[in-house]
Amino acid sequence: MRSKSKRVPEGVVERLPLYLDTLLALADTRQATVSSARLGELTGVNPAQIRRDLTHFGSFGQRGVGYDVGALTTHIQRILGADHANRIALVGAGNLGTAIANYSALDTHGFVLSGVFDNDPAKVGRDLGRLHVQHVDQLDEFIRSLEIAIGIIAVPTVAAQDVADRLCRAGVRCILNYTPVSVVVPEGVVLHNTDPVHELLHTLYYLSTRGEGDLAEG
Amino acid sequence: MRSKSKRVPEGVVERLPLYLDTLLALADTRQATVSSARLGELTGVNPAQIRRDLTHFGSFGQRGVGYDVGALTTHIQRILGADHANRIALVGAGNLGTAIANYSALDTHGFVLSGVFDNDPAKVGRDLGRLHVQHVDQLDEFIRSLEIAIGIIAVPTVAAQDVADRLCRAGVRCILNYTPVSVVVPEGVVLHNTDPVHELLHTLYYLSTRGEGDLAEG
DNA sequence: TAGATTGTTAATCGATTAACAATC
DNA sequence: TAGATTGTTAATCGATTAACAATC
Repeated sequence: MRSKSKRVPEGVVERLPLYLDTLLALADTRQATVSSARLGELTGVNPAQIRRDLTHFGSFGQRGVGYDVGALTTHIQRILGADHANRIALVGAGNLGTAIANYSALDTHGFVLSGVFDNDPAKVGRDLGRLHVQHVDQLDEFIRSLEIAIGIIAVPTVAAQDVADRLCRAGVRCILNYTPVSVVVPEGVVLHNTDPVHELLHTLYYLSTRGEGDLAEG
Repeated sequence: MRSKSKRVPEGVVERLPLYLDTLLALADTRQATVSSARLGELTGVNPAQIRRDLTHFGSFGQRGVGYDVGALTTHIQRILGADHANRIALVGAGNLGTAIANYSALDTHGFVLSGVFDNDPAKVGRDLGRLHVQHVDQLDEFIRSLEIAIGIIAVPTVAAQDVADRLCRAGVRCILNYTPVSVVVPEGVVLHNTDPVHELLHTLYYLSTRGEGDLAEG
């Protein structure tokens, strides 16, 4: 997937989804090509950095012309692994889980919510979008049989580590954790924690010290 | 608030909430002091970096002893602006809004959810925790009269920019945006976007390329 | 005093940006 | 050909880490 194998900096990988969304928006407006300068305007990223970032994976542009919007879109999707369906198992069918299940932006990037699980008998069997909520005891078999690689944790804090363990044991390789506790996962499993409170505390700092205005983040 | 005014790097500010949570956990276990080495173990941050980070704001430790857990906790809370109540207005009383409203971790850091708003007549007037859902037309007056500085956007994507405009007009200085569109805010308003899809795409990369295992994030 | 650990300086490392030759 | 814009090298900038003198 990577033409030049070097180990790509974290920052580069964080910017790729931003480029991707911008390219998709450009395609909507029927732009055939885009320069790094224009892409820089739209994303707020320095044009030189955009070109440098892409260099990590190959050369996708044409000197004097720019980048083909469609082609670059495809390339970035391939780099990220978003060029094919990625099935997701969601654990937790409460308010947060329901919000995630109804999140239409998932589809546009090839993510397919394939199963929703809960341990609450009152929730098991209920409909959530086009899915039925299954009991969490069926999680292991479900993940194995469908070879699901991505799990999302949207359960109460106390259950987070148990769910993480189950997901990892079943063979999931990537976990998004929406509880405020940082769960422990075995080596090789990619973990991403999202904690609203950390985000609030972080922005709070800039509020009190009048740091230089905007900080826009993904 | 800052002893040495230099302009504190983004990374430092991002780590402060991590230190804070770790210190609070240490206080629970009745640890009176902690060394940068121990704090490094617990947070996964290099001890030298922890000491360097704190230097930006003053010197809080004692050579040969370490840091007083309680005192350092207070200092970091003061630095972040979490040493006093911070009132929040939440817009959107759907599943996501309800999940946020029920999020107990908010309280432990001094955040006070003061108002919940929606434009759906079916939701207005209903109870959400200890609050009543108010109509979004009352948002402006509410924010002004209570001098609320923080707004959270948890509405459908199409309404995001409108809500952001209302919040900014009413005088909010910090916005957490949970929709996948990046809203535009005037200079001086701190904006933080949280998009599950970007986070998924980002982690997806490490999944397909077998980047070196864990990446643990706040 | 001896041991521990900070605060800080200096060294290293990496990431961002500027500049420009290659080339469409 | 002239103008534009890439890919890439070199320069700058900033952040991380190591080392150590200060000092509890």
